[in-house]
Amino acid sequence: MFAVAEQLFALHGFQKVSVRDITAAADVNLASVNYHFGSKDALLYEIFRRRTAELNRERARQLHAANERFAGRPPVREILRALFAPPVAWTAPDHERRIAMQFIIRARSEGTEAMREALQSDVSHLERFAESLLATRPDLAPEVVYWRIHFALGMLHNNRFAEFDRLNTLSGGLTREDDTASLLERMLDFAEAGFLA
Amino acid sequence: MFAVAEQLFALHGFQKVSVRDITAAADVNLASVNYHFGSKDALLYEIFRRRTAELNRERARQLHAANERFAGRPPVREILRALFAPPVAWTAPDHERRIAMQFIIRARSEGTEAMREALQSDVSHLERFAESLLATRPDLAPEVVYWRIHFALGMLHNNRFAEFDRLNTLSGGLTREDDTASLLERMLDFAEAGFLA
DNA sequence: GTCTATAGATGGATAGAC
DNA sequence: GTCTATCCATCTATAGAC
Repeated sequence: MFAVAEQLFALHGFQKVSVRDITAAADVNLASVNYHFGSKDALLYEIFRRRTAELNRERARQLHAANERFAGRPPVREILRALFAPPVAWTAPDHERRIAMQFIIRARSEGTEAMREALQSDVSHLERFAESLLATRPDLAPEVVYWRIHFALGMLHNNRFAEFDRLNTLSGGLTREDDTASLLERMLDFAEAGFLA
Repeated sequence: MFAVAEQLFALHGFQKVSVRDITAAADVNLASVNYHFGSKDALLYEIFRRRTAELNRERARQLHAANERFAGRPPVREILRALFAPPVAWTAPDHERRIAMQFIIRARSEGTEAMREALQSDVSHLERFAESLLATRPDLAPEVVYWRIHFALGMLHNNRFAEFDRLNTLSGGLTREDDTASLLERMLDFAEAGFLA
């Protein structure tokens, strides 16, 4: 049921999907959401919590690895790679977490009150990235670096199905988001240059 | 009522605001939304249509002016300025269109079916920008330029109240989004470098 | 633990008086 | 054109049988 709910929410939005939709699709009885999770919102929050934890664990792991490889002073591109690579990899058509990624992106704008609070107050996973990026540019005012983190995250959050489709319309079908390895490098080219400006 | 509905939708989301909320806040009777606009969705679409038209008209005007100033070949930064400046100006605390801007950003992820169709199919206002940007980089494969447009738009769409707050939490209060003139230049620094990479 | 039945609240839309 | 009263669909959540 967890997976069914995740998919429906990711594809159609949180408000549009009812407990009835979920239980019908999962072929279980209507009461089971409340029995196992307490409420619809609690189910939503549980999916959100589990997926973001998994994503940020992987990001932290890659940042740690970059630190090891570069004696604690990784270059901008490698820091950004640790930030971007997990969510971009998850958007691949055959990736197990493809749907989860769309769920997470959606949570950012349509999330429940609990999700919004968590997003607002818990920025601990970003702090390590901010530290590392600040260290690469001691010549800049810190606020400039923080703004650039905001811009880089914006690039990431825009990777929704609908936005890919829109870009495809604009480009006349030139842009193929299926090739996530290329997408990652394109994003890094753009964001790295932005940080080095 | 138009303005009241716009504000409620912008602040609380499209699904969470009911026709009852709107008519109560506007101090009119419950039936008036349906009488004047036909339905809740039609009201939403009318707000969306009017505001996006106004925004894109201003963008087109600024792009046209840049073309005049630079003999039809404006540099990257001036093209991006025409794209960014209107929406960024609208986010200023004292700007008349501050709420409208949040409405538009929200429409992108929470929009009704009609809005999604319009966003998907009508990219005509972006075509001029794409043409101009392609002309500045004939050395690049067109798809690379299109992807960079996608990234630049992502930077823009991330300028939601909640994201500003989150950035402020991360930066310990260093980032002041009220200064939209500075914000615009920061965005242009980042995006221009991304396009020149 | 599972399921049905239903409570209880809220939503968009409309009929019809004025 | 305005407003009240109301219809009817749909939702979350839960009581209670099994």
